[in-house]
Amino acid sequence: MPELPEVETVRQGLRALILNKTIANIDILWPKIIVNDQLFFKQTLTGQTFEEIDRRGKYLLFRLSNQLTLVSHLRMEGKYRMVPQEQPLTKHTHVIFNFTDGTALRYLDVRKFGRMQLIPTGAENTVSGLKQLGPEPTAADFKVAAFAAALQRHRKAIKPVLLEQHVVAGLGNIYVDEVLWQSQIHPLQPANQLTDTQIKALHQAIIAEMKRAIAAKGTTIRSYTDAYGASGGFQLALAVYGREGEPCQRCGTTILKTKVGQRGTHFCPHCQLLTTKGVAK
DNA sequence: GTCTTTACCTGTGGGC
DNA sequence: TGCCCACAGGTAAAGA
Repeated sequence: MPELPEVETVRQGLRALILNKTIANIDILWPKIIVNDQLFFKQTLTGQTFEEIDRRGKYLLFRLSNQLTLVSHLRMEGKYRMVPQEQPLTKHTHVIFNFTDGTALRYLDVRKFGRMQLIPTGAENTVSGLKQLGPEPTAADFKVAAFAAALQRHRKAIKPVLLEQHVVAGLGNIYVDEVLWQSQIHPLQPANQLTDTQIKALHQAIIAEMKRAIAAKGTTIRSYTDAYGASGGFQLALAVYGREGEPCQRCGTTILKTKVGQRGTHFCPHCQLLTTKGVAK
């Protein structure tokens, strides 16, 4: 399940593999992956060269010659694999970029949730999802005052607010559980009822956690691997995700698993209390 | 406008 | 062994 650190790891791996390669032709085996008209997608990309790969939140932005950008979202289980063109196709291969040098970039996705869309470079704001994306979760882009103001606009629980990507980009289910545990905030705490102290702690935790996870090359829970097929190393650093029934590392209380907004949610019922402006209920 | 629910998909694993 | 079903979760779209 790629979240921002996993997507960043994929970006770095792919940069080393496909920059300056030119597309000879494209095979589309599952058309729904492609948002554009299939024929347009193939014809427009043929002959183009990958010049750079950027990332915004969990979106990969492949910059091509001719002022084109291929926006790719891996959603749940999307992966890219670099292979020789003659290598037999494996199951779940949906899009193939064949290069002029005999290699190929293949997009694999067991659940077919991933999407690709070709746009003119600079028109990123025409992609729904990209245009509403909050700041990157870095000290440079993500400011505590703006964060506090954004939280004030939501009455619903903090967890789904963080998952929406509008307040801050890049967090998924795993890291939201982690940063809420770190900042000792209950996942059901209404976003507009966090204290200044809680907001500051959460803000710090988000920036620090994303930095640590990127340094560890992401988390491998079920199926995530980078462009070389390697696993990330961060799963060992998770304090609550997937640890229901185990003692909390801070207080020893048994970690619980519940559902919040249809999502599996892990938290410590002792450290993370529902509060009214900081006062435990 | 906000918030909730459902659809998209398939593999895995638990229960019987 | 085999069948059924809940579950995994990012995002868009539909519904309340």
